[in-house]
Amino acid sequence: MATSTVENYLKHMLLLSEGGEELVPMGALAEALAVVPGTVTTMVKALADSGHVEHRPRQGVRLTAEGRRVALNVLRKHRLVECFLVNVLKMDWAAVDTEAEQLEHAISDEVLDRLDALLGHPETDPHGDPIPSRQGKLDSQVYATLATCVVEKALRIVRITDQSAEFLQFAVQNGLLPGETVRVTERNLASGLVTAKKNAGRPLALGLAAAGKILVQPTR
Amino acid sequence: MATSTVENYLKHMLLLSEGGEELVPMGALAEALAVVPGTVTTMVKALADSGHVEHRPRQGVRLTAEGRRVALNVLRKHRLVECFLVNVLKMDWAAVDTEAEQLEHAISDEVLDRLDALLGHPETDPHGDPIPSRQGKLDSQVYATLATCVVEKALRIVRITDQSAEFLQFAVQNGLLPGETVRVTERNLASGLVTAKKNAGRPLALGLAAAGKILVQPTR
DNA sequence: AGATTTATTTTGACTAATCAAAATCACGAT
DNA sequence: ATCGTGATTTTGATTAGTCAAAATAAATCT
Ligand SMILES: [Mn+2]
Ligand SMILES: [Mn+2]
Ligand SMILES: [Mn+2]
Ligand SMILES: [Mn+2]
Repeated sequence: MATSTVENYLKHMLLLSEGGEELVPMGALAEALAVVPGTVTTMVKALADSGHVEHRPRQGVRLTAEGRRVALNVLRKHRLVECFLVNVLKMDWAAVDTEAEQLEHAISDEVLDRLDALLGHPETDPHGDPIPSRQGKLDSQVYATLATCVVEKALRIVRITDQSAEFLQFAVQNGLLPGETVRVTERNLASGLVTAKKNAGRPLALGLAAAGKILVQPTR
Repeated sequence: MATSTVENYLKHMLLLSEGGEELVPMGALAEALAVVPGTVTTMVKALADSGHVEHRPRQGVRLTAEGRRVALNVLRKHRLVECFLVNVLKMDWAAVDTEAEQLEHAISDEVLDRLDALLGHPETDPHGDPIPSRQGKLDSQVYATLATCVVEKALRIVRITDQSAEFLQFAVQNGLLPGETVRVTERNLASGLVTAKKNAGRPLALGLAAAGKILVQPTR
């Protein structure tokens, strides 16, 4: 069995490669895992030996098919657990990521399957993040964001791509939840300012970086 | 935070001292944790330094108030998780101990509280084991067993004190579940044989050791 | 008491995961 | 072609947890 350290390394590689095949830079992995770069080098070499990754020295690292399989299973556990915590235990949207970070390593595949059934086989977690299927299929649809979408058009929020409690709290405070409808009324690239409006609400000002974390799609 | 290794050491000390104040022999702990005795000695010394236990060299080890507090919290998590797995996820009675062994270290106190509420504040787990209260109170009532109870009297099964899948499977196969009624029809100390009968069932033969794992109380 | 058995402790070694700091490499800019 | 910068790797050390096997202490048995 992979240790939870190994599971975290593989999961973060998957997230950092955006589901694709790109090489993940060692520094980015170190940042994501909150360890120093030298630690990542050591660990990645071990993971290469065990066949979970391919290491291109001085360039980066990429998951093998086997590494990807493990990573997808962990990610599936993480996101299904988040669903359970929010939908069944009614926990705070902004707090569940931290909880799931531990639980993803503690639940068996048997429990995973039963949780999935209990929840009615959801396709996304509470933040709109897609849940990998049991067979390891991960939706990789590309969405517009409040930083890139068309202006003055009603759009449906599909996903918030920042798991930090601070950002999620900000999002929920301003009703920026998956399923809600918003409209960007103004966007100034120079000043980096985006103004969004919910149907009947007052306008809300966002920075470009923050706006880029909110994924949207055409309504209906 | 205590590592899961530390949590396991403390939990098993609690279980081996039967809730009381007795010294737990190092060998018994080693056996329970499936490590060699030398490992226990080393670990117990560290736990003494951190104030979780009192170590009497060459005699054994005992929990301090703080160690007991931690142990009770872990035990509470273990048993509430078992309730969840059986009552909500409908998992196999005999399989949940293994699952809970991991989950007990991964769930936060917040999740614990919500699980407790979801389950309706149960007092025992699916095997009849008492669940420590949030305040750290653990029921220590002493029960008779099929090896010690009066003969020819209808008794209610309250608890099965063996978490192994093999024994639990045997128990469920023969309808020896908490809540069920049985009667010991015969007991021969010399041969070590106990014969029990469920209300309308055929007689069942048990060894004394096995009979001692089934706790009973007077009906109603 | 002296010898034997058994439990416990000690010692030395190993693995997994980590950090700090020095060394190395690759790349673009002079 | 050399330089400087930033990313990566290497080196040496640390911590938690473990085992094998030798040493020691306590209890038990002549
Ligand atoms: Mn994790
Ligand atoms: Mn999520
Ligand atoms: Mn455990
Ligand atoms: Mn139990």
